[in-house]
Amino acid sequence: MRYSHKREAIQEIVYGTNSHPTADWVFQKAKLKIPNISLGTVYRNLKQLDDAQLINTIYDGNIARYDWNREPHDHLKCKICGDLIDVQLFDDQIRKTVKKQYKFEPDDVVMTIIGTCHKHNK
Amino acid sequence: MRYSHKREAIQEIVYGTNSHPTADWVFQKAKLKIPNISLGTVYRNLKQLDDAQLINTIYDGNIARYDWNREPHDHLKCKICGDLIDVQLFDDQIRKTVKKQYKFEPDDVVMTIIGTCHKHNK
DNA sequence: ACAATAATAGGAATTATTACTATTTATGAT
DNA sequence: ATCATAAATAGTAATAATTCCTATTATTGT
Repeated sequence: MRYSHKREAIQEIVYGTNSHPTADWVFQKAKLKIPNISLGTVYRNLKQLDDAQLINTIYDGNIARYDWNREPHDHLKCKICGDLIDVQLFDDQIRKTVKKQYKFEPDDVVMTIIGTCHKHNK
Repeated sequence: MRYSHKREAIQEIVYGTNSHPTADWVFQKAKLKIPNISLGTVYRNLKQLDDAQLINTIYDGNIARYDWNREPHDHLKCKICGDLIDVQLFDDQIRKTVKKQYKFEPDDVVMTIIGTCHKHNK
């Protein structure tokens, strides 16, 4: 993968937020620095960064979001404010179980818990 | 929700498979019985059936699939053959943990383990 | 400095899904 | 059974997210 100014900028944008941004959000941010960047470039580079394991892609319903956090982790999704919160749950235990009980060789555990976050407690 | 011949057929199709079908797959099956059914009708009825808790909607990457199995359960997704396999994992334990540790009120645990299923063992 | 080729802009194409509207159909009251 | 009403539908247009295409531009090894 050859160096590119734009890919570097895109990576910096993803690394600079905890908000699990969408491709379009990254595009809007990127345009502030590089006005003539195109959405296709953002998509292509996000894909390349994911392939190179420099970022992670997560699916939130039917929209892709991008995450600098490459440690295995899970997400809490608040149905009220839409926030995605990083958490660490039982992934190891789950991997062991599916391997033993279902003879399934796990690569990746993708878990999202949908509910109401602490901000909305009465 | 008023009775409809087409909704009944759509429900039967979803109830008649373990393959977690997409809207388009359901549409193709439905056309065999009801040649003039339209894709919009399939989408609308799948949504209504989901709202009425008669089926479940699950997201596989960025495509919606439909499932007659309304018991809380998780999925193993084989990266080789694409199969989605129903499993029962630690949802209760997970719910308790996020409630305690993160003050998060869980509605739903959505978990998919990506990997290689037993069919592809050497 | 130059050649090879990866990366890009800009727009067209694709895919999944939802929205719109005139027509049809189910259902409850007469 | 007939009728009125409102839900359901077909067919198509619209939208949203993403990928593809092509002529041009930029990076990198020589």
